[in-house]
Amino acid sequence: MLREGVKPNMFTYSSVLRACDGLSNLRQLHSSIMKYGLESDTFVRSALIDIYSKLGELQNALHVFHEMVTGDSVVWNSIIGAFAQHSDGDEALNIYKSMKREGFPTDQSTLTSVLRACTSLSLLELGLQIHVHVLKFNQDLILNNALLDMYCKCGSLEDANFIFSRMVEKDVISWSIMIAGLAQNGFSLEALNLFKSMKVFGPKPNYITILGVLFACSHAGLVNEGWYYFQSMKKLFGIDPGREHYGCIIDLLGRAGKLDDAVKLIHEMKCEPDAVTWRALLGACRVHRNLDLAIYSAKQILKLDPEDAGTYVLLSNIYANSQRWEDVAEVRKTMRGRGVRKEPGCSWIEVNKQIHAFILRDNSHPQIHEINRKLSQFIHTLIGVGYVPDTNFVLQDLEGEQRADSLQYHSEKLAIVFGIMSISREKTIRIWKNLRICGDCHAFAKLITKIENRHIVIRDPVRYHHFKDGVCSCGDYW
DNA sequence: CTAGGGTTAG
Repeated sequence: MLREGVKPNMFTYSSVLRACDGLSNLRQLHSSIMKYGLESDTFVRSALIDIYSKLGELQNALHVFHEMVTGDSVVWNSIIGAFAQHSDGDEALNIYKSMKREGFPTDQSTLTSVLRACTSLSLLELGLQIHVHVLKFNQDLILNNALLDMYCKCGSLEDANFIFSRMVEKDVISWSIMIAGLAQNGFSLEALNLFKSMKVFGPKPNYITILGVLFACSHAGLVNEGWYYFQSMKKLFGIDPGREHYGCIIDLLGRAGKLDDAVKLIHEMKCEPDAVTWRALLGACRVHRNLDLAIYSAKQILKLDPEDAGTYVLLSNIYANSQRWEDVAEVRKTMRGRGVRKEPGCSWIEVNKQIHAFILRDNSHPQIHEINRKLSQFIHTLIGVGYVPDTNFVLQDLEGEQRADSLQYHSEKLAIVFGIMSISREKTIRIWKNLRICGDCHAFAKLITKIENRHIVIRDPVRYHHFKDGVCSCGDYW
């Protein structure tokens, strides 16, 4: 077209941009758009933002956005969607606020991205407010899916079940969200029952649906059922097991103590095992105290992911527990040499629309003294009813948090105590954290729900724990 | 009578 001297217009570019497959490609297109003076067209602009975002170039996307003189809702939606999809919920919400301030109307697409931002930040309160706006629109499948996912990820299964039952149209994504959501929140049997009704009433399951099903089996310890689905997924649903399915099954076998079978399966995998695969095995080694295999798995992880701080810490603790001090020193040296630092444990809780963060060894919270005093009282009371601070794990300090001297100050304990102090009794205390919960905090949370008669939900990077009446929805299996 | 934005796992 250019060779023949035909001048491209905005229609041309908004179509061609969608076919763009790389950054150098895109830069060329962008500069010729500027040359023809077409960058002010809203269609071209939203396409540019979209493509920069798909290539992970968020700063460039933002740059295009900020040069906007005349815009429309779609351009705003593009930039909000870009940040929401790249897990920068904060920025997505900030831009959403500006959009409203400047008087642009909100539509289904805007709300979908805003809900996704709420999901990644675990902002249930804001999500509930957005839900009110959702009701102004006719039922919209994608928007409902985002709402459903928000409730699942924020640990509010009552709301999720309600939305799911009321959706007039459900696709494979709706079913997959609900199945995985139930499984992650500890309702494995409900997840499997839902999958059974999906087979009768719903669409054909896909790759991700099966992952949710295997996840449910693994977290409920249903070895036979999980193994059956894994073995027959190709025949029943026409889906070849991928790396993630193997990961779930290795987790399933490993948790059940079948470490040899798990190792055997890793060697039989059709795709190359990755760090996630080995981490599943390592988790099982930790639970079942298999030191040699733990060391082996940790080394495999570090080959594939040399920056994984948690694995270094774990490996060095494994050596320490076997009095292999030279190996301990070696691991610490490698870690320092590669500039890897362990992430401190951090927990967040939303109180009166304010996020409060508790970071290990950080005392900047204004009420930290009161919280610590209260925490000591609780620990004292709990010891009276049989709580034993668990400072004696064989493989301690999994993520840099589980040290005996700091056990009391684990961020989730502080967040729980703060929640009890500041959230009214009938409301659920909801906490989310960056690392997995440790055995001691888990025991602490269970007992405190009993003596205080509270409901606590803790979301960690992998799953959710619903504590009530002294028990946890995970059945102490995580 | 040719263009644009939104949802699931890891």
